[in-house]
Amino acid sequence: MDKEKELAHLFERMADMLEFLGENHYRVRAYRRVAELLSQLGEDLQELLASGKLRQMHGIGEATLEKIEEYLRTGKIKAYEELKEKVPEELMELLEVPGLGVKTLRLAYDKLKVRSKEEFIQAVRSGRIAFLPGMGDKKVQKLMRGLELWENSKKRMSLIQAYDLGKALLKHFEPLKDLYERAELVGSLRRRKETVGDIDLLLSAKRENWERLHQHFVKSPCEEVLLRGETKSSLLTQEGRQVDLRTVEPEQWGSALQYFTGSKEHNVRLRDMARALGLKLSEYGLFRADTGERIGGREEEEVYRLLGMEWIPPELRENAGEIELAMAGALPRLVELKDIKGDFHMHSNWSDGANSLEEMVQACYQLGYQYMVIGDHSQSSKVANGLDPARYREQFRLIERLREQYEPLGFYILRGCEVDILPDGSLDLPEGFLEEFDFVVASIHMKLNQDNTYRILKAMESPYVNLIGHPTGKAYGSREGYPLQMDKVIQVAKETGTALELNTPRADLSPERIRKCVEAGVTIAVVTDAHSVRHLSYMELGVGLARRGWATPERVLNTQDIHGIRKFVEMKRKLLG
DNA sequence: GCCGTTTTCGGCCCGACTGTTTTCAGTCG
Repeated sequence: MDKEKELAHLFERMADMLEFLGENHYRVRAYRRVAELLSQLGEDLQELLASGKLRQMHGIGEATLEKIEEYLRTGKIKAYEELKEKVPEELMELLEVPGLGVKTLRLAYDKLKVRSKEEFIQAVRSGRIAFLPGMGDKKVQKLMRGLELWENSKKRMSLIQAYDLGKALLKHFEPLKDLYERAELVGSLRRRKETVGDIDLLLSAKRENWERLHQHFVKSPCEEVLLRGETKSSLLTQEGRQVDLRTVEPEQWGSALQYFTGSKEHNVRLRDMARALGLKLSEYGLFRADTGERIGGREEEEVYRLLGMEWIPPELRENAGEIELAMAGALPRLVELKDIKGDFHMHSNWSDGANSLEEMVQACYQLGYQYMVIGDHSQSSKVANGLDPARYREQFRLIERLREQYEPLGFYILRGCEVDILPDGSLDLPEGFLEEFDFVVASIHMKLNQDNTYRILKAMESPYVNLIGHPTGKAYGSREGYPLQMDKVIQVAKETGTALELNTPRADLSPERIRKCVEAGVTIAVVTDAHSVRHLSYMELGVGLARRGWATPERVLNTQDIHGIRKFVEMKRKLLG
């Protein structure tokens, strides 16, 4: 873990412990805010500190600065060490349990002398917890259930899982479309966060229809209905995922959409600003603080406008500088799905894909793309049925035939491959052969537990490698990623004219790293790494991930047309060939 | 603990739902 994330974790933990001790909750909130800021720092902490920029940040004061300096100097924070004397730290982990908060935890600590996670779990399972004041049968049941959920689903959904679940939910409401005006998946899914906790669906409808909508919702197949109210219902799917439905009046649509999209930090900041303007912002609208008069809220754009700023794309709403820019009218124009003209990384059943090359081509054409790169695995990927030069040549012949059919339609099929970067950094196919491809993706698939910077740098020195596949080795849910000196990778990518891949299913490049690439002027390619026709449609999510990294169309390779792509390839060959 | 086009002190976002509390506390987002 890098030191920024480590520190963020420490501040979060200190906030938990302070809250446990009954500290002023604004002080607690200040700590949480610092944790949030640190966790989404795009730059090196040491540099930010040295330049004085850290102190400038909204939410970083003297006391925090001292703690950060202390940590960077000594690797420890005295205040944290002292807190650990007073609070059993491991109890704080239990705050992740749904339905369990700091008050209950404190009660168990005081009255039941619970001092560890195990002891708390034991107290719940044995029923001893029921001796706490205000703890009835239902609350005990709820805690048991919460513990169970916490234990077997500590992990959040990947963005793709959330997207599929969300789409299914929207479909579930289609038969009732006369009962509501607008529907939108909100929360972190709308913000295209790499992982999603639960799915939130917002519907705007006349109040008289709410009852039927909620009824329809809680009647859908599920494990359990968690709550059922007039405006909000929640259920747990059979896979153990929480899904929420919110209904609002049509005139509240904009403010509700804004509110439920979050992030929390973005919203807190927005409400703060509203208050400074003598206004009050809630999910029900924007009001004058003094008279309570409602001045807006039907459209999301309107809410932002009345607060003195331009509309902010959901992917940017993290209170990471977007509010200041929106006030100045200086938000970047982010890449959009409609800018995307092709996909560079997909597999057919020639290697480990599920569909034939013909089917993949047909699907890409139907998506409205102008080009596609087929990128089957190379020979050393034995498990993936990788291709040797002879089979690639055979595939070339098939591509030739398909071209005759598609090129007259203005659709271009590029010969490509995903060539393995071997342990010594050399490539799995001879340079002379790589020259025959129109576009080459190079990726690491073995020796994933070491610093692989040197392999990537070496691969980029090849004049034929156009894109580094999943550069960080991270794969959501299965792999953390290998140690990598990203600054060096960015520098050499820029020097050699090599693009870096944003691999959608892996959520490989974090928003912070994308932002670094964008700022450094490195080209990003958004790819689906599709192993079937169905996966191709996840491009929308890849674009969302790119937007979270503030990617503009100029920085994204697939916004270029076929001529731009060919030029991109030629330039590198000229430069290094 | 942080912050200031009303403030260097006195504030700090807001509301729904559940459960057990007969008037509100805890949790969540």
